Amino acid sequence: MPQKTIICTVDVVLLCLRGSTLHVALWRRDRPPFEGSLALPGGYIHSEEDVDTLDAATRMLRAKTGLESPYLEQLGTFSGAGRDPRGWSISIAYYALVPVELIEADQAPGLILMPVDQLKGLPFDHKDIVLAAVQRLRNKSSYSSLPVHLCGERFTLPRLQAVYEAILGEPINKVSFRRKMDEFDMLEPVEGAFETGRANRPAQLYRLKAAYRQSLSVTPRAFLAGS
Amino acid sequence: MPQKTIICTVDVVLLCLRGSTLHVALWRRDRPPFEGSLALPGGYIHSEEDVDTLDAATRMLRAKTGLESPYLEQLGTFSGAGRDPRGWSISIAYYALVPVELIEADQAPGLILMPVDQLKGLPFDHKDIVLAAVQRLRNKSSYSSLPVHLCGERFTLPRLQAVYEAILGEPINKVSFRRKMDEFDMLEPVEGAFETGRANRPAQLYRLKAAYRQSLSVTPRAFLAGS
DNA sequence: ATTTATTAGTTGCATTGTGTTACTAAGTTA
DNA sequence: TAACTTAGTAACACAATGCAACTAATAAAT
Repeated sequence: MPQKTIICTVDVVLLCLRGSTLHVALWRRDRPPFEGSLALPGGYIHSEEDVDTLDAATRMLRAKTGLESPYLEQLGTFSGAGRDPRGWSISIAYYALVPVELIEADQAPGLILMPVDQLKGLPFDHKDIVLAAVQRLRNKSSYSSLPVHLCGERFTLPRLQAVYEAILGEPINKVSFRRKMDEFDMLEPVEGAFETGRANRPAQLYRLKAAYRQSLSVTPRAFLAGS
Repeated sequence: MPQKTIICTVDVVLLCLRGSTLHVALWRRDRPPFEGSLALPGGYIHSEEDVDTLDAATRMLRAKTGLESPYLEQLGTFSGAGRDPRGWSISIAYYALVPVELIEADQAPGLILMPVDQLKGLPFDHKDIVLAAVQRLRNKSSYSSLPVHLCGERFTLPRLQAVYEAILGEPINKVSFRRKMDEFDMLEPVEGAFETGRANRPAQLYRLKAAYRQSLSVTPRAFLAGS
């Protein structure tokens, strides 16, 4: 006796920072259930073409946004009888980080950005999934270099600090922050490139070192441990 | 058009520390595929009785080990066409931590403990899953109180330190370790209880404070952050 | 031109946290 | 009672972090 059929989908929480507010990208569902509602982009696995669920998430992201290789990581699997009106279901959720410009540069016409603190009326348990993604982002941001994936290709250190502060919701000491970024050793200054157009000293532009361009982030050495 | 049927199971990586070696609990499969092989305990979701996959994992653990409330956490979902001879499949994996005595006290007659560094011939991608669980345990142990769940109800600080060292694979400074445990503030001495039977000064026995008896662990304050 | 305002980036110091060494404590064994 | 062993603590050196005050470089105002 094999199993009863279980509804099994992959959903993607696409996060970006507009100004200093975290947003999720939602799209309008074009089929039941909840046809017409705003929800997380997602869908069924295509077992003929998807190598695995990561591949399925990548495919959905590409289809809805045109993005080729954003930061993308499995978030977790959400399950139960209450989340889908059709019955017991599971969703394998991923979360992605992208610079907001890539979404606003209408490569992604169908997507709507919503502040993650004002979600209401999302179908399924999509609100829980978004909140789990935000929590994961906040947690990882407190000790790693993850937030760089919310910046574009070139950015200044003050901007990156502002990104951290927006995510963590509290101010960070400037000197400590710069020391930490230096210690991560993942950034390099763009020779002779500065941020222009402001009424003050121009800030140096940085970019990720080549080794970190893909879905990577840096974590400092552990707390415990020692000789 | 709904989806093709996908094989969907829940598997549990039950870890414990025997001496100073991490072990996984395996059981002999009683049905195809791989009938008779040692594999992770797992099985199909019972969508009529399982509230969600965590509930399914709890049920499987209870059925195979009698354990009621060990530390249990979702590890991740593993998927693809290559992992099951029957076709494209997914497994939602959980990992659990228990004191080794609870397994050896033959409450769990069918289980066999294998050192996690000597796994071979496991079916499906169960070796990958175990290694992912071990990696997660090592990582979390480097900054949290997670390893207490591998100790019994009462334990000494030298024993707990040995547990950390076994997991992390390197020695820890005694003074720093005790300071950190003190900072976690999750342990309390058992009044007047000491470890006996050794040819030296007896060590104070500790237990988890009530608030931490369940599946919890303590994480210190973040790296970045500060006014 | 010169001054003012504003933000970038650095330097030095105070404070805190961590690792090391050496001690005292409390038991067993010879 | 002396020797041995491990538990637990104290004192100090050193490293990491946070803070405040500085210099640097630009645009805007005077």
